Amino acid sequence: MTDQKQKNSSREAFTQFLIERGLRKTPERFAIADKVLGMKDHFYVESLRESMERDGYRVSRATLYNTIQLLIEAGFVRRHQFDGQPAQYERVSPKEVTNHHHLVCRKCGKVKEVKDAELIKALSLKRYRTFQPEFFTLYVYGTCSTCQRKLKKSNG
Amino acid sequence: MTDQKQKNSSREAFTQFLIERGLRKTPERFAIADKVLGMKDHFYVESLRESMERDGYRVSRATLYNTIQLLIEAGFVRRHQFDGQPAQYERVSPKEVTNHHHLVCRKCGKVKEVKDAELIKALSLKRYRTFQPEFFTLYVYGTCSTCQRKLKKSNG
DNA sequence: CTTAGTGCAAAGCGTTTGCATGCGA
DNA sequence: TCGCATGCAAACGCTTTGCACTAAG
Repeated sequence: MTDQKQKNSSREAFTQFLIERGLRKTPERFAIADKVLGMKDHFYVESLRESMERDGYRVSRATLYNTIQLLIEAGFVRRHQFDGQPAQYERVSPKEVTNHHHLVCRKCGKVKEVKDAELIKALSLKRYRTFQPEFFTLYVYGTCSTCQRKLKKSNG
Repeated sequence: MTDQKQKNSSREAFTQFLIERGLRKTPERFAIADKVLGMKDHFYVESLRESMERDGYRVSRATLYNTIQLLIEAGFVRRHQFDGQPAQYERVSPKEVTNHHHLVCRKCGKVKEVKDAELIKALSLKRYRTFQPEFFTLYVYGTCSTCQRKLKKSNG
């Protein structure tokens, strides 16, 4: 599926979601959804807001938070929060299994994605007695290459 | 090792940590460390503060946050943050490999620990090209049994 | 004696909320 | 028309910070 086709089908799925929930199909909601569906990387609420403003579209924070919450419930977006940083959001295809995990540097806070199909598969097959799993997130904490280099330098 | 012995050795290790860093060995730091080392469950800054106050020991929030940060850097404590909740902290034995992961209910926010030695072992053996891993956290998001029951009821 | 560490209160900052207005159904 | 959704600004709650004071080394 091309990016464009996937985006269109996501837009339709979001419309469906709004209908099922009996929510209104407002232009703000679609503008935000479109922007988010076009995001490649993780984003912050503020960066999303600025990005939309650059496109000449102003939305209030209230509506942004509200709509992101809907996108999470619809399964298009996941929320991450590392240490004291503001929340980061990540666009995902609905029903899609997690296909990567995150390396988080404890020194500088940088987050990197790594793919590991085998590991992911093993994790997604896990079942629990009474808990119904939907998806998972794996964070590996440690030191990134840049900070390792810095440490070596300062330690002699 | 008994709990008490482990606590003593942790106290010593914390003292060592302070010395290595050239930090002062204040009574507040030891009081907080002792309390944290005795914690069984996850705790919040406020619950820690209240717990200490019940013991007749008052510490300022500034010192609490400061000392918890030190305990994290020393490897005795890990920080978790779920959705909009205040940060939760978890006591860990230093150098100890993670021995459980977390099931997080998307409906009610409840967090449950599960042990899975095999999975944990596989995860802790993972290596990366340039990233130096120290520990990891695995969160499985889904619906807990209580919320499943509630959903069934309301859906007929 | 020096200065890191503490307590307190105020400030910060991401996020949520209350309320008046606007607009989808 | 009806009431959900929006925008704005104020409120919130956790966390950090500035400052004067205390005490570790």
